[in-house]
Amino acid sequence: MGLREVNAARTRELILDAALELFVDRGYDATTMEHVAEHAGIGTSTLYRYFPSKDQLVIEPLALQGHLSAALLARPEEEPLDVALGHAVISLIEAPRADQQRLAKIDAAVASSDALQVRLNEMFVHVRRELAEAIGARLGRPGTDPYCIATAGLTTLVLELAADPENDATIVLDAEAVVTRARALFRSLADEPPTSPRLPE
Amino acid sequence: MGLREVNAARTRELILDAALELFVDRGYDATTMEHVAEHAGIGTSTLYRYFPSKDQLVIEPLALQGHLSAALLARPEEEPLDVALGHAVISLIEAPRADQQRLAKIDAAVASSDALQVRLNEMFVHVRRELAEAIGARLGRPGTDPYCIATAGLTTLVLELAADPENDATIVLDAEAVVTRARALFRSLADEPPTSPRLPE
DNA sequence: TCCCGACGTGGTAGTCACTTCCACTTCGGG
DNA sequence: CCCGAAGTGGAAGTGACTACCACGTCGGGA
Repeated sequence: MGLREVNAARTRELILDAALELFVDRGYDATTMEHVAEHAGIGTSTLYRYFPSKDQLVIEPLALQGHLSAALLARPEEEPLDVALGHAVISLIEAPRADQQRLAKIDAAVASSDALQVRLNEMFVHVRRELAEAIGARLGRPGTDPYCIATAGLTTLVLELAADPENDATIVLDAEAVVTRARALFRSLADEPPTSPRLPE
Repeated sequence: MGLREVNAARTRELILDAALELFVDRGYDATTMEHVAEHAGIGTSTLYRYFPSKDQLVIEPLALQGHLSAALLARPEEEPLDVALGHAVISLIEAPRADQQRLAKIDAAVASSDALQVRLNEMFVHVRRELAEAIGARLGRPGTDPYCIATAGLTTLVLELAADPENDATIVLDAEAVVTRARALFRSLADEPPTSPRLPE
């Protein structure tokens, strides 16, 4: 690894530290990209070369994208899907993905901006799509298969419920209840008496 | 209703028609708010007074926000929750929410822009939150209750699966097809329940 | 009927995220 | 040590969105 790559990695960390410090200090929305660049001691165009958008300064160090699907694919083939998903979810939650201090700062940054919270939700949707793809790969089906999407949806739902400190995580531990509930719901929706949809023309 | 309100309503429709025409014609991203204002024959600041953001020009006429939760709340109290949810979903899918021509234009607009598709997902998350609140109200629990969130999540998941243009591009425009497809989907999911992660230990 | 206050309009100037372009510096292989 | 390649940062520009303000229009009361 040449000096260029080392410098790039150092600059990257430098930018992240500078950015998160400002975000915590004055809030995400009140911090401009010029502030970040100045505080990191670089030019704004260089900043944009490292992080193509402002929100990446928060999303990237979270290191969630791709990890759930990767964790699933890392499980042995012969493991039943639900068990493998369980391990994947747990490993993701337990993994000290980044040092705690940075995670705490990210938390504060997210709390300071509605736009960022929206951005986080968007990321969850992305993760769900990735996971659906991974499940599809495991089952030899397309990732757009409704079964794959539904399973991925349930799993990320569980993850969301577990990740939000606002909830008590009891429902997470009772995954069986979630499945039962889901099946009943789907069946009741399928059994609705046919009412005739009316379209003009 | 005074002349002012009549004019305001007319201007509103005028803007929407102008905007959607431009979006379909040259794409959402390539259309600036100035273009829209000029094409509607008004000033840009007036445009912003009617629609506080560009995406509202597409999101608002979709008229989805609030409708699912309203449909649930309209069901009789004594109906079991899952049955009530079934009715709510079906009624939402069946409702000819806006004239088909405008929906078709919206579809084309959304297809023309990644940013808009992201925005749509965001709206789905919003709908989910609203539904969780409505479920909570029905059960006498807070809307942040994990059970409410999980149920809302499952329901919007079903809605997304049925309506997602990725599954079948023509479905959005054809309510009858959506209902048929949704029923089949529900049935298959009930028969082959999605796997929820079974957590170790 | 006219008039005055309230409301709606649109223009100007500004902020900020983000892009493009270009001259300059630094790196590292030959 | 030198030259091409890669990285840097400044400048100028675009577009969404905001704040402000002078002007015109509406509609109730005199």
